[in-house]
Amino acid sequence: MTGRRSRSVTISDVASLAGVSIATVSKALNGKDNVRPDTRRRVLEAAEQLSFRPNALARNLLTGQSRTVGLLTSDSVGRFGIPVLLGAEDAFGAGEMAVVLCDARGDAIREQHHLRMLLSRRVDGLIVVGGSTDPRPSISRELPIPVVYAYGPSDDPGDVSFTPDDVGGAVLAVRHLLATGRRRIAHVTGPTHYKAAADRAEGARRALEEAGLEQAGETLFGAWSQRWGRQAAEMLLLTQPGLDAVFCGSDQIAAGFMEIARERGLRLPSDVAVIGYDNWEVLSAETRPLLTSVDPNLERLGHTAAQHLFAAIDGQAAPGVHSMPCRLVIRESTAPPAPPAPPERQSGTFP
Amino acid sequence: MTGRRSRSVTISDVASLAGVSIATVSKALNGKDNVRPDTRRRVLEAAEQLSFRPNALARNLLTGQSRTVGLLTSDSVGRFGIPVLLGAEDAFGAGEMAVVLCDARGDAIREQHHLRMLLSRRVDGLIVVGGSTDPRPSISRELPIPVVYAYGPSDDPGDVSFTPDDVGGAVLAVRHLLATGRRRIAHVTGPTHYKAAADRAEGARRALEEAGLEQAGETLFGAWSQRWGRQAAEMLLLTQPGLDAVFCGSDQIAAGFMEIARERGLRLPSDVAVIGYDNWEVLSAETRPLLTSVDPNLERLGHTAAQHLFAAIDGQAAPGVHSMPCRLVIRESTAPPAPPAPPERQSGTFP
DNA sequence: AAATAGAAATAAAAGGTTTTCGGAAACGTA
DNA sequence: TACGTTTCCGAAAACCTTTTATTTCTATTT
Repeated sequence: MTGRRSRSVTISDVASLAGVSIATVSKALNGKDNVRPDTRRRVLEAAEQLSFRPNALARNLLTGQSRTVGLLTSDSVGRFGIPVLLGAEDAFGAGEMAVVLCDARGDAIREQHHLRMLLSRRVDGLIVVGGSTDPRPSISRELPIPVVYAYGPSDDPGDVSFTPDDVGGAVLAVRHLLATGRRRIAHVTGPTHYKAAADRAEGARRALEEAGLEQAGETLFGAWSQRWGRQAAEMLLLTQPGLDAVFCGSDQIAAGFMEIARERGLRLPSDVAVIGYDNWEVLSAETRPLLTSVDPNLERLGHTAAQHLFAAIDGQAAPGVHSMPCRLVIRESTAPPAPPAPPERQSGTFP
Repeated sequence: MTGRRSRSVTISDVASLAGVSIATVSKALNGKDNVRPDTRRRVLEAAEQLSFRPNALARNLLTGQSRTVGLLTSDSVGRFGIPVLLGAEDAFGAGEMAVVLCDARGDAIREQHHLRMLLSRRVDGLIVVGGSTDPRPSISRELPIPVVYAYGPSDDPGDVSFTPDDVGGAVLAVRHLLATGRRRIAHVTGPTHYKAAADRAEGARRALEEAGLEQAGETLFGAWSQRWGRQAAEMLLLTQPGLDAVFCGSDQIAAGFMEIARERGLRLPSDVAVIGYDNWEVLSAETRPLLTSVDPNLERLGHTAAQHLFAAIDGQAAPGVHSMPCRLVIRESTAPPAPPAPPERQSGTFP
């Protein structure tokens, strides 16, 4: 037996209890038109007493708007998807919008499936969250609703995309290193084929160029992992004797680098300054010393993406790829190399 | 101007194109009743040609089911919320269910607000995801729809809750340490007031008791952080000379412990074995040595919670708090202390 | 007192689908 | 032919709300 729900209370129940017509109830509840104050009070009391909730399905059917947006994450909702999602949810939260979440697990078929479902539910708009900053195929063609892309932009410049300005973020990082007196700066980052890796390397190059300096060694492309950070550290310490700073393409790489640097007896940040990327608190707030990192402001990105989706739903589109600025969060790992460096820890107190 | 959408194609458009009534179209499309094969073909062709998608709003209004479940996370969707969410989304994904996500940010007012919204949308059920394993106030009272609680159980035993069996997980961990020959085992974990911390400590106690052993020192309660792991390590190495294993209440604590242990020159796992908790891959797969850890199977937990919600929607409730078993993921950090321990790394190759 | 303007309340339509029930056609049997 | 059976299709109701057009009521003015 399919659990037959007890018919829920409708607007006509309220109407008959209050002794008025359903039209009057509707107007009284929605604060519309002209309805006498005491009538309104009577209606409100009746609605309260029956704990009446207007059936959103009926309203939506009538108005054609579902007051719902779909959030489509192509790659599994990960480190980057979450903050964007939170920002979007936050932007909508105040109103009456609902967010339905669909995770395609990187499967194009499943994405298509979810898309049909969302369309059939007549969602008012769509946010597509990429798993990386690499451009992804557009799905906006032939779609009757507005779409904004967050984190990973669409490959169609006619779409609306919001993506972090990784070049700018890297420039911020390297300029900061230069400002604190570092001169021999290396760069370790993720796999070559990631746009994020290429962009950050490009930003580092620009900042060094504008200071008239050479990068310490070629950019080391590898993985986003701590393990690669450790490997890269061993290579750098061997091949770059005068090294005084490293800009890492992720916090994980930075954490790995610092681990090895400490083991080798280098003092951080006196001997070598380190900057990470992503400002992933679980890492940047746990390393020794605490890690200076570029924060891509993902939550804000999600927030503005959602706001623009709102605007687009009302017909105000702003096509193009919008680069959102990053900010630098300065912690201990890039303090200037004070000449009389105090001992970093009292080593030797334990046997 | 409020972007007036071009009226979308309805079932009657299909009907007139196929030259039949709308009832026939409905039946043909839903594979219902008896409709002649070639009529069905004609209808399908017409629907395809117009790329007709049935308006779910209308269907839902009629059937009273919205084919939607709400996912209410009290505390911000965090480390633990995500896998549960993925599991749930996965369980529904195959069908036509949609998941609307609501994050109350730990604010009871906002939770109430979201709840009204979900009720007004006539969701078929609700999954409440807690931010910790501590019981939370029930919201099922007076609710016309089924609710299941995931991760953090409800404080009402009449509700349906799924929560990881932390006592059992801790037993697994300590038994494994005992099986690999460890005898002096310490336990470091999170804040006292967390049920998770208390449960894991209790599990450790039981496993030691059944082996007739004493725990090495009192359980050290602190924080879930890496930093606390480091502090605890310094204390333990000072006060527990014969220590040969540590069971940590989180992977972060374990990572911190291992960091200090390495610095002090201890060989891992030969001298001291380490076990973490949560099996958080970002950590457990990056430590040196790789970290053995208790995996609370959160994705599976979310999956079964969703399945049970399905069952509850169909009237098959299974009230009570269901403890879901954890599993132990064995990696390098608990290898038995082989008597002729090979040197762990070639130290000294670098200047 | 009658006329009228304005306010307040109601009746009815609309929105798109599913489902029930009745009708029609086709076919076989007496 | 008359009748029963099967097969297929269509008319119409139902779901619940908002909105438009219309009616009823109240108060003001002539």
